Amino acid sequence: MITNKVIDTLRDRGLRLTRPRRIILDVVRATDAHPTAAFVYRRVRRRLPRVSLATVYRNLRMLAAEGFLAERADEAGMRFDGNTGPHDHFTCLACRRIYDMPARVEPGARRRLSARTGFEVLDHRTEYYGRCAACRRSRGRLSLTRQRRSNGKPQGQ
Amino acid sequence: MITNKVIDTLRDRGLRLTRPRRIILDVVRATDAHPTAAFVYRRVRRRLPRVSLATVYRNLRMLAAEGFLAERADEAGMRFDGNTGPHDHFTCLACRRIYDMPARVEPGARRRLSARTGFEVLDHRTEYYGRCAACRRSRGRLSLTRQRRSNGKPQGQ
DNA sequence: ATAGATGCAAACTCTTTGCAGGTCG
DNA sequence: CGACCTGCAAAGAGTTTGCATCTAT
Repeated sequence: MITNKVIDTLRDRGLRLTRPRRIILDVVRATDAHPTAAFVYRRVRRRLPRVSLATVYRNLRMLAAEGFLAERADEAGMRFDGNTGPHDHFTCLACRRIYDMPARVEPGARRRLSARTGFEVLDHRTEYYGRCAACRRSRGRLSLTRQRRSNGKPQGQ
Repeated sequence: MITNKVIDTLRDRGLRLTRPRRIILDVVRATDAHPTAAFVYRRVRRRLPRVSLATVYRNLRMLAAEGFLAERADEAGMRFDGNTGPHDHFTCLACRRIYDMPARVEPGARRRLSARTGFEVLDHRTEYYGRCAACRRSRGRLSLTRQRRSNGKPQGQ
């Protein structure tokens, strides 16, 4: 899964592709669950039982800084995404799962916004909220109260 | 600033408009800086020196649950917004200020997405990233590294 | 060999909660 | 009066950091 591109890019910056690092990248790239650091930690430990949570955090942060992963924040903390291409997200308010959506294409949107505001628009991203197909069928209830830091039970993790 | 509507809505739920509560709502509504809880706390304390941070958190959470405020998460924590109407946000990557943007109107976008995915789309919001006019003029540098939890020095607060 | 990376534990920040006492209606 | 609310302090969760040790190149 790990391409030579990763190794080369890292080496160019004097960074190494260590075993924990490679496995962490593997884990994030192998899921579309937009995992938290804790999730990645659990998965990595299956293959490398002595890994520490600190190493997971350090590497997630570094890999994101190098552009190999995307980071995003929500009310429950940071999440990571192995899909670094342009795409949007849909968050199900019933099961809290995050789904990838094809990016909305809008030629000229950034340019128009720049013209109107004088701001330099470099990136944009759209978040959708609602209820996914599975929760619709099972009549999953929307959680109207905000997701607290601790009471979240994200499924599939 | 505080309308009777707030008082009435609260009363309908058996809630009171206490002094801390009113001032907290005032403070958030009086700024467009998308303040953190700590910012609100500092401001409220000017008018009510004995207020506690816990009270600020409890009330921000409650006022948001009742729909008087909007909440949003970013990598530095929760932020609150007195503007509850539909609008988008622009985050300046140089000064980290968050600006309001007119909401992008896209008739049929939600419907199309629903049709394609089978998801029930209830809300959506777009975040822009770039460099604001002021930072462009002053050649403010983009912070490419992610904003850490503690090292943030958001201006204007 | 040696700069960089790891594991462990402790520190830090942000946010929430338990509780005794205060307050609004 | 009685439910609601507050301040204080302490607890919790997520994330970061210092340091001795290890390891990739």
